[in-house]
Amino acid sequence: MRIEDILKLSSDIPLSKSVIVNLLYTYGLINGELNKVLKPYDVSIQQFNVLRILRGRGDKPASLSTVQDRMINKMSNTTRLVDKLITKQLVKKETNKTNKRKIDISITAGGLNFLKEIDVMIDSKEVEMVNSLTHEEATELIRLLGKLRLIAN
Amino acid sequence: MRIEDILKLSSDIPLSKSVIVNLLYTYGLINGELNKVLKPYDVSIQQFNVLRILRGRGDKPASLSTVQDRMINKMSNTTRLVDKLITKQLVKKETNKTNKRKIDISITAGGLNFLKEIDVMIDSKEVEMVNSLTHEEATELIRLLGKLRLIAN
DNA sequence: CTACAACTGTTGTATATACAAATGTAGGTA
DNA sequence: TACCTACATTTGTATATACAACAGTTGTAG
Repeated sequence: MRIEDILKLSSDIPLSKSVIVNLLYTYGLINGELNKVLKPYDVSIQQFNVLRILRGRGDKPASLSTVQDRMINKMSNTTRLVDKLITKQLVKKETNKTNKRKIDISITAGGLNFLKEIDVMIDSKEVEMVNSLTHEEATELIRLLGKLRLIAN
Repeated sequence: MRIEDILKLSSDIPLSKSVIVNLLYTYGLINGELNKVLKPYDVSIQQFNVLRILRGRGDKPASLSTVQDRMINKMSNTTRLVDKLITKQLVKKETNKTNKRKIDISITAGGLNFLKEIDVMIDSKEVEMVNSLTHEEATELIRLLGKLRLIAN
């Protein structure tokens, strides 16, 4: 269904606005679906994202700024986000030995187990959501989003 | 640049995950750009969106649920959002004459002037952001996002 | 070796998002 | 009429986002 009809916009909005509105609206739906998957586990998408980043580092701990760099949505408060994960004992932190400004953040064994469980759910939800696209369409969508990012920076 | 490189993900993530991550990340950039445009005017994207919806109704006031239906990002707190706009005197509300459960929300003259000023800035930002795509690519992107929405519901 | 600027993270404040519970109103039915 | 259910909005609580101000640490230029 056209976004113009969903949101009851006038039918002759500029193409550029249509692209933007389509993107924002579709994001909302996808984000909502991912949230629904995570809800039962009591983690937000951002918390889940941080856990995956930390797992990806293996034994090497990450500083706060490293985590932030790799987050899908750059948020201004990785401090508080990490603190929530620490409360849940999924993550631990200590000040870096050689640079006291930095902190070493790493995932706990509990965090790894937790992730292993959720990962499957998220992966299958992602497959399900993208299923309406053919392989070629998915590849093309990725290309077009990449092109769109060129000027958005 | 590939999202896998930007976020330093492993290079062999499933296509479905790549689509989702591309979408989420690109959203973040676009959203950030729009925010930057609105910042000097001290309105959020959501507040701006509500103003546009109300203007689109002409003289016909909208109920809270009508506004919510037409918002790009369905948020759970249109009440508080509208209240902020009322504080700024850009919007006014009164209880509906024939159904006391409903409220009639409408944009003020001040709100209209305010919108007129900002609209130009947003429109040109949108054009600028989509400029990296050809007309055909933009159209295709819209089509693909529409297809993606099919299962996301 | 001191002073300063840059770096890294924390804290504060305001708004937005998500969801559930509460409040008040309307309309239908026994 | 009394009651019940659905409806429309409000309120409460927790988390996320955005951004600015603050604080401690480090490296380096003079």
